Amino acid sequence: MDDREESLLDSLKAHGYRLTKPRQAVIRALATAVKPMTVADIHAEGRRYCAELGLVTVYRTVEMLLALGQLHIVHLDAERHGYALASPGHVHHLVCSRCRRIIEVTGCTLDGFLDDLAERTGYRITGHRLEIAGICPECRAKFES
Amino acid sequence: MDDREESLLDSLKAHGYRLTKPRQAVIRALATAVKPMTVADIHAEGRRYCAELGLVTVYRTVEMLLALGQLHIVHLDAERHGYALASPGHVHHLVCSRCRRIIEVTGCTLDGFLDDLAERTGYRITGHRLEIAGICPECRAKFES
DNA sequence: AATCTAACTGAAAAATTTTTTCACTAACCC
DNA sequence: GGGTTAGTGAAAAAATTTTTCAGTTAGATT
Ligand SMILES: [Zn+2]
Ligand SMILES: [Zn+2]
Ligand SMILES: [Zn+2]
Ligand SMILES: [Zn+2]
Repeated sequence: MDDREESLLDSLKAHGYRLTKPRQAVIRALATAVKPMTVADIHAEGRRYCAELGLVTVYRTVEMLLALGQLHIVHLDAERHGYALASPGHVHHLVCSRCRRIIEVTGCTLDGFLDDLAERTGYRITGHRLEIAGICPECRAKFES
Repeated sequence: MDDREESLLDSLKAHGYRLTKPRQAVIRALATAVKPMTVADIHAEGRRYCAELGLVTVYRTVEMLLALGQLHIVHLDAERHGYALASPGHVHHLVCSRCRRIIEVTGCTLDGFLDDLAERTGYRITGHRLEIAGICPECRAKFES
């Protein structure tokens, strides 16, 4: 079990949730993923750790982790989205358009821009979502010759 | 008919699409909207302009406008999304969390950050999605006393 | 203006995705 | 170990999206 997985389990406990086997399976599926996971992905992968894992529990656990801020939605193509674990605090994600390999991005530099924007528009800015698309080094090596 | 609506119709023609009444109804619904529109929103609003407008045509027209780059997906809360017309070129959207009033944002300043990111990660950066949430001036006046 | 024809349409059906319900199970506190 | 109650999976229901298809209409051609 890696650090992230362990800290997630701690976080559940701290919020009064029970550490059930199905939940642990969902968390392990997410913790070992290298790409954004759809609900179906999580279900399929999670069954490796808990054979009876139901789809409903995947939905419920995802919702719980989102509420705890531990999971981020990552938008894939036009309509589909997946989920990726995220470190606490302000992070974004960079996803390979070819293989979906995902990495977390810290050090967002949007503050100045958003301050300006607030002044120009009169909106009070309360948050933002940034997702970055690219081609990972492995895919560049394979496909950009 | 406003400029944006007219240029959209021109764009359709230029791409060899027919200017049918149902399509015009969808486009007008989008052109007059002040918030991101879901498929159901577009359908309901579009029927004001074409009473027989079918839901299927809304789906098809939305897909078409997305492919033409004239329409952007805007993610609302966790799972839902809507559509908003977007000017050609690189723009983002700022949405009021309370009333959903949406405005287009130009002058994205992410280039330097993304260049750095490319260098740090080895990814070739190919695009990004930025959505900004806030409270519009009207809602601030009403609810922030 | 009448005619032609393929692009386009809406309704219905089918497929897919998500939520609700409910009787049963197991995690955790004692 | 035993009790309690949050949590579970299966099934049903609801909601959303896609496919199919016979009929319609926009726009080109006379
Ligand atoms: Zn890749
Ligand atoms: Zn940021
Ligand atoms: Zn507002
Ligand atoms: Zn940008």
